Amino acid sequence: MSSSALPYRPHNHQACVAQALADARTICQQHNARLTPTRERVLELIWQSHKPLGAYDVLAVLAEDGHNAAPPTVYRALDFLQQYGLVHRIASLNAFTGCTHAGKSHNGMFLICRSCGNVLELTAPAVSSALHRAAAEESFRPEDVTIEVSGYCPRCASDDAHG
Amino acid sequence: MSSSALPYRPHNHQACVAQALADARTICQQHNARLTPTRERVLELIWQSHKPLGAYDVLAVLAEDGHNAAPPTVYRALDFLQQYGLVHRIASLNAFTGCTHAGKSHNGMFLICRSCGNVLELTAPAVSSALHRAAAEESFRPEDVTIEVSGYCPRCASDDAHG
DNA sequence: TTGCTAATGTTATAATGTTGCAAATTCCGC
DNA sequence: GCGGAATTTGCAACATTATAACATTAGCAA
Ligand SMILES: [Zn+2]
Ligand SMILES: [Zn+2]
Ligand SMILES: [Zn+2]
Ligand SMILES: [Zn+2]
Repeated sequence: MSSSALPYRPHNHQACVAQALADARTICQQHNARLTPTRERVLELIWQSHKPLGAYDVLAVLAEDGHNAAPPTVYRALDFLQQYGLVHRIASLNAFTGCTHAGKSHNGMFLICRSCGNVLELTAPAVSSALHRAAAEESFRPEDVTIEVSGYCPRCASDDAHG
Repeated sequence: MSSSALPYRPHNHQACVAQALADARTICQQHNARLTPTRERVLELIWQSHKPLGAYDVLAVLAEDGHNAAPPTVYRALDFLQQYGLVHRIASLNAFTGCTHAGKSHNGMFLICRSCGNVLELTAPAVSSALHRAAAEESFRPEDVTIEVSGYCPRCASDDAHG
């Protein structure tokens, strides 16, 4: 599975993307879902960017492709990809990022660097379980959990004095 | 301090609102910040609603007030109120809710009912500390944490079969 | 008063996301 | 292959959320 869990370090990102697409094809097959060309292209674009892409960013690249797409095309593709856990929407950014744990069930949490914009998705079982306990104490039944942490990544924090 | 921590039960909400406004005045005085009529009115409106209000919802009520306001007026007031911790923005809803722990430093987390729309803000130290540990393991320095849990509140979960 | 700063008004526009329906494509049983 | 159902896409218009830019006013102090 594609686990470029460290976007901080340079690496052969084309390989990440290729792996993510391969994974996506497998996952869609398993669910009898159709990873159509548009959907695959959108997933590819999102993966190619290390930073979350807005829907209209995707739209712009599709336009460069020569694909005369309108917003619904992109949003529909994104809905599909989210549905199968291939991308996540970052609510605090109105943007989308490729899931680095696609296929595995996971409780994602996002570390978003204010300086460089990179996003790291991690699975934090301790956070997740503490959160579910807290919800249970209120007799609340969670269906969907959003955890987004804005701050400074190691590289940017050391670069200079942000605080 | 205004702690209508249980929006589930009926109660004298006007008292909550009055208390929240009184607290806000105190907090602003302490910071030499001006809680102008517009800002105070926006805070009041947000508190009066048990459910998070969108900026344009606020705008609509201001219009009913006879206040001929434009979007920037509302967004500025909301920015101010956020700055002093009097309201929170719920990213997953694009809406604002009164802070039930204004003045105290707190790591909020929001339980959002999909059915009735009520929002409960809680302080969950266990979640917060687990989260900071997870971030620290990645050498990430958190500045702002968003935790929003969508699901079913006790009342709505028992009402009928959501699952 | 005068001058400075914070706050507000005003207009326009940007950015993000949705609805509704028609056309095309794909799937599937025949 | 063929025909009908279901899914997917194209397309136009629209709705919602948020900001930019600049003029004006209110608060405050020398
Ligand atoms: Zn994920
Ligand atoms: Zn960074
Ligand atoms: Zn709060
Ligand atoms: Zn409820």
